[in-house]
Amino acid sequence: MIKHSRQRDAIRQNLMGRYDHPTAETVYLDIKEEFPNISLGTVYRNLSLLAELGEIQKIIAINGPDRFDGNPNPHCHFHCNSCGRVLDIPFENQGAINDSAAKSFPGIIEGSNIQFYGRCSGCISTN
Amino acid sequence: MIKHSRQRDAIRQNLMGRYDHPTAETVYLDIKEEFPNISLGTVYRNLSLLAELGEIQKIIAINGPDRFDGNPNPHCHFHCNSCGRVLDIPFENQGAINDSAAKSFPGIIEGSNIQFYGRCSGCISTN
DNA sequence: CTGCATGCAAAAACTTTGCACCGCC
DNA sequence: GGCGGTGCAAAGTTTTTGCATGCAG
Repeated sequence: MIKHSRQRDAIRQNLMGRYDHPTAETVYLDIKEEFPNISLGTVYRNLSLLAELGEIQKIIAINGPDRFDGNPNPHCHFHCNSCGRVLDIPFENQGAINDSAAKSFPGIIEGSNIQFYGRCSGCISTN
Repeated sequence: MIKHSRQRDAIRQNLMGRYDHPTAETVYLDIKEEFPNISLGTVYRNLSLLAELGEIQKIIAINGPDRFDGNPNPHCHFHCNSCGRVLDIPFENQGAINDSAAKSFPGIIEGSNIQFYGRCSGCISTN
């Protein structure tokens, strides 16, 4: 049975209110202003729990620590090779892609993880 | 300048001859039969190098260590949530997906990483 | 009260790196 | 011979976990 906790609330709320896909460390430092005694372990525990519950998403990166997304709906991410930022990317047919892949695959496809990489607009203009 | 090395050859060859997407550790244990003195560090160094050179691919998993694929051509992978195996999955239109995503994205999309997850056929029949 | 959640710190899991020696070119 | 590669071990990075205490139900 899952009990309510202020720390988890704060973590959930922090993640819901931002769109920069922070790492556990970043969330930790942020929450620390409100809960100076919170520990990194608690942040990891709650991020894992919330991801399991489907309230948030865990984003895996090619390099560096995992990131988290307060938007639980399936969508894609773009990783900028230049600045390292992770951006949401509008992409409609994720379900269609799963179906398409399922046609020639002899197992059950439950979902997919689609990540794009390249250079974001900010890094292009800055050059 | 890159020099030839027997260890790198063995690593490349090991990876080319298998389709189970091993971890660095697995490759290490395998190569060890031929080169009892090879070190895990050397395996990591060469896997990274080969991936940079585009001769192999690094596959990142949601859980657990990275895996490597001797097939350098872009294709998708399926991660079985039950047995943990990583399988190749035939999927044609990866380029089309990149183009589709690029239409509404203000940056440069250089490539994509598409992973599916679910249960493989072996795990379905075993149940 | 009961037991899940927390804080703390230690440990685990995975990967990288410094250094002295080895072997390719 | 020069310099990149290796083996070894130590260290780095990220995440998990054991345990005593705290707090929600």
